[in-house]
Amino acid sequence: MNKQQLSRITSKAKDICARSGGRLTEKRQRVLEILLLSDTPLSAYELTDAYGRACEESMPTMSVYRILKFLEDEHLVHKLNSTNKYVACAHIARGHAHEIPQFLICGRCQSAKEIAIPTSIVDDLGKLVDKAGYTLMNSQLELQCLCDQCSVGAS
Amino acid sequence: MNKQQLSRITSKAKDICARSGGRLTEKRQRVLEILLLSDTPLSAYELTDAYGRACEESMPTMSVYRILKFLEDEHLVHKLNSTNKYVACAHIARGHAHEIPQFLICGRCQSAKEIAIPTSIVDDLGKLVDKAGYTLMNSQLELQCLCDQCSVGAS
DNA sequence: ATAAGAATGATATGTTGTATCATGCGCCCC
DNA sequence: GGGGCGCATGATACAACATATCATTCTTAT
Repeated sequence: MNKQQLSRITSKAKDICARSGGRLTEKRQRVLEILLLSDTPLSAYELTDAYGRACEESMPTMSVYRILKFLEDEHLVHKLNSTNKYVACAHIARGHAHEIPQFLICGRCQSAKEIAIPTSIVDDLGKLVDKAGYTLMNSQLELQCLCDQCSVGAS
Repeated sequence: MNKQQLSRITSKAKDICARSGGRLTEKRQRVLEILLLSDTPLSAYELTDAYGRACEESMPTMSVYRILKFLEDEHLVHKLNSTNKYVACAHIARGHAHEIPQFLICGRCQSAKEIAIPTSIVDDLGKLVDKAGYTLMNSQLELQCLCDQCSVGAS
């Protein structure tokens, strides 16, 4: 991601926050940028370290958690429950549809890709869930995968 | 679950362990029984407490984790990543097919139901994942739901 | 300017999980 | 049946993830 793309996204993120009455402060923006630039999801503590390295000043972990919560509430960041790590939303720049996020997580290089699941599959799942006597709520899927690069490398 | 059902399951579980060279010791069996009898998934620490109450003797949490690991390796217990809790496998008694477990988790009463996902849906997901440049590995789905009882009660 | 409210800092503590070394216990072989 | 091997468990320490709470600083509206 180049600088222009980054600033386009953060600008859009500012809009999103403003619309909901929040503010994308400098610290919040920096945390978001670190996640945007990271190849892999980061834990709150890894983010704390990364912030310290990137910004020449440290941030208490407590603040990182608070900022992550804010960013999650704004749908700018998602938490991966299967790994306790955080990723920037892949859809901030374009539309940012607030769909339920779905992730492919490479079990080898830890990269995570946010994808869209077709309505048809979600519907099928919903029907299945109904039959079992449950009602499907918003469900974030985290699918354990291998990315193509790791598939090749693992030969 | 009545006593007969329970003993049928634990007997089957003993077989499963024996076949893989493991042993379902008394403590392991008791942990499994607590999970089998629990209405909801339990954390390792809740399990420690439950063990203390049920057995008039305490078990170090470390042992609970070790026992859970053993039971997971034998596919007698599953871990829910979205809640960090553990459930007994629903398929011990019958066949115990080692399918990838899939769960419906009620966001209100925390009950969890283990279900089978039709091959067709899994295949559809697999194709989708392929298109995204990943290869689907064994993936345990944990779908956030409301159970029928809670749907009614929540009116 | 100042008061109100939002954001951040500092500190403590709770929850989940792993590492490691010591002890106990069953089982096999003789 | 004793001796020793290996698996199971206990005890202790600590690492990683997360929240609670009160204090301080910054923004913003009047």
